Amino acid sequence: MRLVIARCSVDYDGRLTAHLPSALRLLIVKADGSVLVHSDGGSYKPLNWMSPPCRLTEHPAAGDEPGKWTVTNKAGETLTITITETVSDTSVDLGIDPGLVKDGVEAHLQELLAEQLHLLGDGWRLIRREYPTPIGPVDIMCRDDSGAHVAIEMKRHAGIDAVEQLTRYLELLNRDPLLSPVQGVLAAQTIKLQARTLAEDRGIRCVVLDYDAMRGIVREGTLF
Amino acid sequence: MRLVIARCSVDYDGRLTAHLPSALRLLIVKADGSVLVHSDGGSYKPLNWMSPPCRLTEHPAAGDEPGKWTVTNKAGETLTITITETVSDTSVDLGIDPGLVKDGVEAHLQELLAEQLHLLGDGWRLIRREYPTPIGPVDIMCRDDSGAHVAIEMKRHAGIDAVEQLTRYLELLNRDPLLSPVQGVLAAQTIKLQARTLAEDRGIRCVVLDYDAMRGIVREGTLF
DNA sequence: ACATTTATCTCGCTC
DNA sequence: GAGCGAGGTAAATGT
Repeated sequence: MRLVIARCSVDYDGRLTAHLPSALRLLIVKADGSVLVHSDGGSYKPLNWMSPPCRLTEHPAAGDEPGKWTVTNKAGETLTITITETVSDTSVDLGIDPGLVKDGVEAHLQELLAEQLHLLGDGWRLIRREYPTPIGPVDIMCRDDSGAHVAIEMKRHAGIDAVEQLTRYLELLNRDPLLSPVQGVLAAQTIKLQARTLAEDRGIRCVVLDYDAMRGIVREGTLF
Repeated sequence: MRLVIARCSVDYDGRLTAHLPSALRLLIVKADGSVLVHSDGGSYKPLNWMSPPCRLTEHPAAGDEPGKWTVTNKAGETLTITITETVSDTSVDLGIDPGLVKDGVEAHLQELLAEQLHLLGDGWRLIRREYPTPIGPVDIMCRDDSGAHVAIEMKRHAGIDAVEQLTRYLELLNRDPLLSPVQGVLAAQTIKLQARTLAEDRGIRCVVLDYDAMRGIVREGTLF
């Protein structure tokens, strides 16, 4: 890894064109050739960058000409860094990183709701999770207290797409005289207002789920 | 900005929990207090990080105890960095960055088309950009030469979902007797064949935009 | 290999 | 501040 503190301007020309006026910045060149241009703020995202695989060509300063780096990738995108002043330029070998270990993934939510259908109504019974249809599985298929079928679409964050998806399932399921009528429920931790509006316009019930509470109920249930 | 090369392990506890085994890494502390942990590969995304606003507390090594950084934000998320060996530790003042200038994104395209509605037809008049509806804003709402309403959906690259999106708007807008009839126009730099087919099947006009030409016209307009 | 879904998304904008 | 859409989305997962 090479770290350069330099006054530079940056131009990217690829999927869009972007320009950075001259300023003091941190340039990171990683072992795979990728280049990151960071300022002293913002967030983890660089001001500009080139992802690997790519190639860095360095044109040293010569006379009045400032130094220039050009980074290109296979798609022909280019990042051009014009360096007018170099404050520092150091390299270090970090070796290969063992990598990140993540915990706490959430396909879990569906499992929890299947166990806690009473959150939707007393007397609701599970038919099955991942109920198969020709256009894909319905997340949860169940019956309400009157025995009528209900298809549940689950999302962590429900947008318009979730409503469209559930609508397609309902349209198909309701063609089957053995199932019809099938009601729809959209269940998610958050539901965008537009999605809610569209869903309710189509007679689909919206339910906001409290993941922590649902997890808590399970904890108590398994503890005693 | 502070740059530290150190052997460290990292633990994040917040929206998820994650752990990084000990290895040599680059730690970046930005002026706003945010912290980035980078390895010598991967991509522009750090292995782990804490976004601003947040607070870094440093606990120096003492005896057998390794050094430890704890970074916390308002939401109670914590990033803990345990440092067993520091290779280098330097600081530099970069000043405030002038920021990125982007070109060629949808917003720019929308702006250009709003100024050049004549590209769609003589006598067309703008009502407003980002015309609000309960299910989201219509990119451009205007009237054609006969005074009839036209809703324009803009994309850089239009696919099926752009057609679906516009269809939803049109369905809703045409319920309003003050607006109806509302025609639809899908305008994009490129339109996928399936999108074009679906759009035309639904009576939606497709228009391919020449970004460079539109930009050029504006340049000429402002030059003379 | 490609398509789909997720993200500690980030970023910018509007209300 | 909340909400929403776009992104050079990037990254992970399923097919």
